[in-house]
Amino acid sequence: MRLSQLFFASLRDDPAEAEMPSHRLLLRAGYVRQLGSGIYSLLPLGYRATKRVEQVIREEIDRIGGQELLMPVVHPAELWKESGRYQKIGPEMVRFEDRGGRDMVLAMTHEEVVADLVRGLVQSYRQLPVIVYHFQTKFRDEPRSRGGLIRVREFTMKDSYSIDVDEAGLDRSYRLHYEAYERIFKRLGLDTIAVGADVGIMGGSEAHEFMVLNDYGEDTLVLCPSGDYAANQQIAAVRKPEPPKGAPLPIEEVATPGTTTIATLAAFLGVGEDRTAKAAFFVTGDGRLVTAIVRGDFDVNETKLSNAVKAIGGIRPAQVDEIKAAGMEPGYGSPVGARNTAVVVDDLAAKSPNLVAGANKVGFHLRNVNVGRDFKPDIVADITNAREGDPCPTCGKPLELKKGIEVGNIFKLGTDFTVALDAAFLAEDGTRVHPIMGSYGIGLGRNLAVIVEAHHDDKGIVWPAEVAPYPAHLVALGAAREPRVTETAERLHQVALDAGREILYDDRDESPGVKLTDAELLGMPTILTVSPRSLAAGGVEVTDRATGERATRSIDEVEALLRGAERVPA
RNA sequence: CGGGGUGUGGCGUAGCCUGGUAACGCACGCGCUUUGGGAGCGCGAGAUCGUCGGUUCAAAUCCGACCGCCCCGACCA
Repeated sequence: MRLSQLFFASLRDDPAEAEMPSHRLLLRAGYVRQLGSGIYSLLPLGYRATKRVEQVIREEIDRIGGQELLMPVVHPAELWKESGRYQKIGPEMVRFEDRGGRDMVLAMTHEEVVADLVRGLVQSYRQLPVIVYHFQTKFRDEPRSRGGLIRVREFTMKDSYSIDVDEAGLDRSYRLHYEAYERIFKRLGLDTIAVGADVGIMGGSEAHEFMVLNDYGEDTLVLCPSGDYAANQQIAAVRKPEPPKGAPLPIEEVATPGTTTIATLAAFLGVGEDRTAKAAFFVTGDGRLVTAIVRGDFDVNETKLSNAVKAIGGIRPAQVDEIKAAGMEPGYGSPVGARNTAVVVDDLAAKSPNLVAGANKVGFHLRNVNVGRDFKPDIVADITNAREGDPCPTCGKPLELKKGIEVGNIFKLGTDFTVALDAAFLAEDGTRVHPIMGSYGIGLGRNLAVIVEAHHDDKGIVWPAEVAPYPAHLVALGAAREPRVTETAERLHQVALDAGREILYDDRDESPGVKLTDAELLGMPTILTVSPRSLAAGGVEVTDRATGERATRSIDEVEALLRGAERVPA
């Protein structure tokens, strides 16, 4: 590909809106352009790189028996009403009517369509198991996109789906995907950590997320340094400290002016934060007020809390008037004397005697509050966040918290979708059985960005050979002084074309500085420089983009490499 | 949705406070020179100053509303 003809432009200055290195570099090097918030065009270079990512995924999913197909982006809303998600999912799903007034949606994912296909196609256990997958556009109207391609609203995802006759089959499909993902991310040059994860709106019984550590990450990972525990903080369980012993003492009210936070309260009373009870208030999607009680030295984990109360449509922080309506006082709140609220108490707080809790009166707290005696919890469950340094649930070593970006996930879905759509087959014994599904996603654009996050330097992108849009970047310098430069460069370009290994050829009439800087910015694994100097030295200068190592090779050698090797070694 | 910021040629910005009809660098076109690290000189094209409304003799500049984009939070498969 001649750079003079390529539909792209490199930018000398960093675009003002880009903060993450991947965002900055992909814009500057002309791989992507933004169309709107969370909506991007892939330019030819970006599209080529994306297709290479896609091909790696395709090969590995094919290898575990996946069959590629293509499902639509526009779905009849009926299907989503059948599964119940039409009601369950909020405004992140785009809904509209077609000209006939029929409700339609834009696909956020494709479980419904797969279940519908199974309903029509699978009649017998003999047809299973099956793994199908596709690369297709998803639209999720995120409340806030960010970080360039990291979190967008429209994106292409590889999503595969397993359909099995029983749990053992699902376990096998799940493991196959787990292993395929490990191979995929390794080939993409990504160091991933598989962490246990929340199942979210997908339902189901088990899920893992493949995470790449990154300071811009949106997820917090709870990791044991010895490697025997890794979980998303949303679900991470830790060994909690032993509650102090002590017989319940009589409850008493104390004046605690101006102590609306645990820190100020503990300081005012001269007690540890672990002797206090923290109340946090939430409202479920179906309108229930939930009062969460944790010990003052812990924070509420909203995912765990939402799961504990089986909230429909998740939970959100409650408004002040909603809290007051239940007879509680924000800043001085506790369930003592409260009404019309579900009370969820963390298991540790439930076992800790004589806590300081709010008196539901501005400026007052209660000493010696005891869960069970002074108020009745509706639910006792683990609803706290793992903290840095908490003991590993497996080995007891101090846990670390790190930020990560999710590059892929795998879910055991179970039979929720096949039951909801009544997709069933006849088993060997003649009974009608609903198959068990799994769902497995990888976002292409996000992976592209994360690869750049992991593979760049101060000069630009450094593509791993497996995903580089072109294997080499040919630069012709000083052509005006030496006609053999152009002749040689043209011939090398043609040799590569003829071999079906097209390279990027900078045939522009630009200064050496511009060409060399662009070559480094664009990030092809190998830079081939042809110039009067290189010809005098015996041929072509071959530079390894990653290491910076240079060597002069004869023209014949370089031609041979272009014909054969995917990557021309320095 | 809450908080903060921002919007001036393709990109990065100045000008706004103190109103007088748009500037600089890069990029772009043409010519000459130059050619191993973002070249030089000359000529040139390119902007409804986010939108609408208001104040004023006069608005990029002051006021209001709205919109877009970015960051933090909420949210998130």
